[in-house]
Amino acid sequence: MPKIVDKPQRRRDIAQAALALFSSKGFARTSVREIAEACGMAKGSIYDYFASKEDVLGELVAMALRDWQDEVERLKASAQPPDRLIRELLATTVHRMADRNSSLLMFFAFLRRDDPPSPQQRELLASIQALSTETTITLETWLIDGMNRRIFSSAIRPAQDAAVLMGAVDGLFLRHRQGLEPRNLSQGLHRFLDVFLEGLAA
Amino acid sequence: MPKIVDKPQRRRDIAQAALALFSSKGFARTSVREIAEACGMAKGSIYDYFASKEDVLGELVAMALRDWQDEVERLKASAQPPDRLIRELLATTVHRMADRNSSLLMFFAFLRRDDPPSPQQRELLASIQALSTETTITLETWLIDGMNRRIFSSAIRPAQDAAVLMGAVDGLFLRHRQGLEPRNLSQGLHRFLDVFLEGLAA
Amino acid sequence: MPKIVDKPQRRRDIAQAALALFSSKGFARTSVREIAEACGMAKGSIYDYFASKEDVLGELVAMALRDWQDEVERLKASAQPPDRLIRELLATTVHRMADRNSSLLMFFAFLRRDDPPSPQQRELLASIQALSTETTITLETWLIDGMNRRIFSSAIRPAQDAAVLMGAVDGLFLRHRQGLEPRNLSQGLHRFLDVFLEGLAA
Amino acid sequence: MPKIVDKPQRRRDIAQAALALFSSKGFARTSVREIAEACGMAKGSIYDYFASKEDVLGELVAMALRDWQDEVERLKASAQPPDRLIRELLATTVHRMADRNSSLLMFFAFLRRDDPPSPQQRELLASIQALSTETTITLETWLIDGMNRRIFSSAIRPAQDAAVLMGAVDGLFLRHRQGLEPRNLSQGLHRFLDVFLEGLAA
DNA sequence: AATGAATGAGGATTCATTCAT
DNA sequence: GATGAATGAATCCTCATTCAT
Repeated sequence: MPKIVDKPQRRRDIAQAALALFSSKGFARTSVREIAEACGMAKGSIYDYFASKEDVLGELVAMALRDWQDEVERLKASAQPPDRLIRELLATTVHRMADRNSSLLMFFAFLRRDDPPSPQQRELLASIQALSTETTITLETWLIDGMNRRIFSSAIRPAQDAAVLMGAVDGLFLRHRQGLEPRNLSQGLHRFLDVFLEGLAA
Repeated sequence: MPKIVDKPQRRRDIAQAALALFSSKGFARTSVREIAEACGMAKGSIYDYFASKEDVLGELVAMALRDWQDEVERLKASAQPPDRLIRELLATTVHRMADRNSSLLMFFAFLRRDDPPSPQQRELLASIQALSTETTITLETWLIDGMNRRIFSSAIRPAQDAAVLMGAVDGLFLRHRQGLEPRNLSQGLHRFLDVFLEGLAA
Repeated sequence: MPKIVDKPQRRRDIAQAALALFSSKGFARTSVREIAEACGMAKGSIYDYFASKEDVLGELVAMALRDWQDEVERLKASAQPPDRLIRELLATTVHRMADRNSSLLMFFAFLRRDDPPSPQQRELLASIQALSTETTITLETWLIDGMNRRIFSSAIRPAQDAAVLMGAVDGLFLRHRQGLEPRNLSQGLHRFLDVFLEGLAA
Repeated sequence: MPKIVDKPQRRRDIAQAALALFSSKGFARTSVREIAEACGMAKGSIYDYFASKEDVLGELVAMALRDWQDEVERLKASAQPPDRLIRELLATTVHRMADRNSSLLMFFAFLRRDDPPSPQQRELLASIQALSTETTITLETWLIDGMNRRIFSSAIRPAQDAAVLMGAVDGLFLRHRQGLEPRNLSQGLHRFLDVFLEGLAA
């Protein structure tokens, strides 16, 4: 019998190593050879775990999706007031971004946009979009809930405000990782939330 | 009698065409041949105007810098209250992003990060960073001015808040261009400003 | 202005060189590098003339088609009795095969048979088949003409006999090029024609 | 107690499966993995039975050789007139080709022609050639016998005619398997034999 | 100035073969 | 005996850049 290998784990390890490279050099400029080297394996062996370099990206998106869904489940179960939920979700999101040095918007940028797109590409795009939409809707729900509970002003615009929240988080992270302000990402996020939620309360 | 060519103008034309391609397909996946075709010139002719593909990126950054500085000069000369200045600057920034379908953060992503980086790359990165820092400092000044004029609460944190403003603008734009919320970028931005500036006022 | 090159001629030269290699080592085992070397050019330059290795095969088929059609036109214009036409066509065909060390059947063998086939592959297959069918029909016409003129027995079966003629020519050539009998291809062919046409006359 | 395995039988099974693939996709484009899958075994296990992919080809040639020799023995023992023997041998040959969808000429095509060829390759080529020569000589003998018995004209040229017979059979089969005429291989062969043997009789 | 032919390094991917289990 | 994970050489192809015209 051959060496026993935990294939799914290996996939995750490779994807993890690839993420580090993708996020520092970009998808297109990361070669499969580099990914392999980062995993201590031979170039060709990557293809025992992934059908293509793009497929590695697919795994990363899938991982992000799973993580995020777990996190939301956890929060929903925690029975906190909506403003707390929002704060926690965004804080966790930003921490994870910082840990992994990646954000969903990066994945978008990594996708080649062929004309016409391959089914693979479509599916990937759809996954990312779905995840993003889900997030926004979750935030929207919490905003509405907060409005009903008089935490937020009745003048809020849940859909737009949810998008703004997401956008700001992405933007802050992306600026931070480029070495721009805010230098302290966590502080920057909390300051943003303080001001923005205050604005929503008024 | 040699053909008379307006070299600087030609550089701008080429850079302009390149920007459209870079921003839709990414820097790495845009070939010099495509740029040349988009300008109606031959591949080799690009090299009469630019030393390399990366040099085209340099021109784009330089153009953005010039544009932005002009804009700030204009605004400073307009003698408006600081909250108006902030609103106008961010609105203009977002409009230009939308027009060109590009943002500074995108340029960062386009830069290859060799190890060690070439002087060219360093210089480019430095330009972008400088531009971003300048913007932040300008916003900071206006925020402080607004605080002094009692437009904003004395509890604001000018440096952090400036960064948040910039980050949110970038984030909203990037989300928008990926087809996510906010669908209407301008509305999204104004909603963000309404809430955030309200928060700063409180 | 760049070096002036006769592109179509270059294509033919490359195709010619490729044919020699394909026919001695097989399509799959001939690398583009080898073709380039055989033409004294760099690997990448092949792609200035052909979209892909398979496209080179396409040119070869197209060349064969043109050659063959010219030949048939010439013969048709020569107003000879049908048995002479048949002899001449097959003799010419065999000579060309020997010159080029290739036959249509070889081209078939070279085509990868993907599932599903690409449009390219379909088109190539169709071209070869069309050429083969055309040849068979031309022979058939001549056989019928010969029957009407009492050169051939009224018992001949034009369609089948045409196919047999083609098959025998292919078979003799393929055996010859593998170093089997007939060692003298021309003699072998003429002997075959003598016997077979005699059989058709009886 | 080791598993008991009929190695020679296993070799034949693998070779049989490989033949189907080789003949439909070509030797070079058939991977060892595909052969293994077609046999329901693991890739690596092929190498317990064969030294290399090329070695599988060797077994196929050996099998063809054995088959063919058996067939000739059977026919020789059957004491039929030479024209019957020729007809039967060629009909059997063609049936076997159709069954297996392969011919000796295909095997030739499968052999890589390295420069210089490996001893393995030489040996394989030699085997195929020997088999072909043997066949031709057998036919020649029968032709001479037929001439002596006044079945065939005294003007026949046994060596050349034998080669033509072999070539025609190969050619008809190869055309048929490419989907060209003759659609009905058996009929095509018999028509050929009728005409050709008639020609030899005249 | 402009062109586009030529180059060759580099990338993704495939696959025969080996070998630890 | 059997397995399939691992390897790395080799393949097709792309593309930034150079340069003769």
